[in-house]
Amino acid sequence: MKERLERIKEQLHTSGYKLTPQREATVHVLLENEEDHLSAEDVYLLVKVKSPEIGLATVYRTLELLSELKVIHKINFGDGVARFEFRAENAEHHHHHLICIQCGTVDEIEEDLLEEVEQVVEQDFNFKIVDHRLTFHGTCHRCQS
Amino acid sequence: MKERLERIKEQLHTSGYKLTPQREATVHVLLENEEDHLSAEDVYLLVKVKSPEIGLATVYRTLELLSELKVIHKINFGDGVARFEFRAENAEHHHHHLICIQCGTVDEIEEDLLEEVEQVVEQDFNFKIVDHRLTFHGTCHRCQS
DNA sequence: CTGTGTGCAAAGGGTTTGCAGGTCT
DNA sequence: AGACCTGCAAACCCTTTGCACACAG
Repeated sequence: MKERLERIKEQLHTSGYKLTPQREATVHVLLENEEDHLSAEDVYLLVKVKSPEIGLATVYRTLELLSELKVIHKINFGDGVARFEFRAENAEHHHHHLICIQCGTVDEIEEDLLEEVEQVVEQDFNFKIVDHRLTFHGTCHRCQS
Repeated sequence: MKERLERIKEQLHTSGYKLTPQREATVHVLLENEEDHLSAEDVYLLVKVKSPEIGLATVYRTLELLSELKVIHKINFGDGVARFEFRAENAEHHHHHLICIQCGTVDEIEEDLLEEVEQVVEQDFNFKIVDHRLTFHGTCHRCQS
């Protein structure tokens, strides 16, 4: 946890930005809720608990900044709000999501699973793949009863 | 083309709706630009060419209606606007998209490609899949030079 | 006459931006 | 002083909604 914060601080400094108290509080919330796919508003409300003076705009600006630095990833599940998650440090692509249509929970699949499919696409369509998004919609193991 | 319009007219009637001139004009535009993934605004502007009196709200309402009837599919590529495409008549899932990061063109892949992957997910995660979304981001064959 | 459908304008929700301070060097 | 950063409010964009009117059954 601490090391990751330090790492992010360095990334900011390298690009000429500071780790202000507001930014630190925002990163802290993201780290504490890493598996939750928070929206900007979610992050804002959570940051406010410990830093009530923070403004929504600052949270948006911080999230945008972290996205630019590729620290986090902005994802969109089609419900009208952007959500954010940490980027895997080394992963070429990010992981996949399982969205439960009953309870709304978003689980993750770490495996890639798509290597064969990507080969087919690159060959058959002459399309140079940079990234992919794969989402499954269905019923999660918790809601099957 | 004509038959498809008739078909849609019947689907509307079955559900208690009428094929008004505005709805017909909207469907017409969708049919004429089937491979273009139009946004609501795009549809509106195109409909306006032949039916200048139409209102944007009507287009939105028509698109929502057609989505409910499962005639079209609302898709979201993460750029902040909803886009629409016809549903494959028999396909269990819809197809996949190749989005070019240079020219922005969206091509389609008709094949499923994911049957094996789905089996893995259903078994390993005990997740009952209803639908999936797969998008590749990269460089299309036209932009590779 | 009742219900559905329409156009317009207003409201709505999420996100971005302009601006006047504020902070750190 | 200068550059960066912040909070607030206003602006923005896409989409939805309220309302009065139009039209068909």
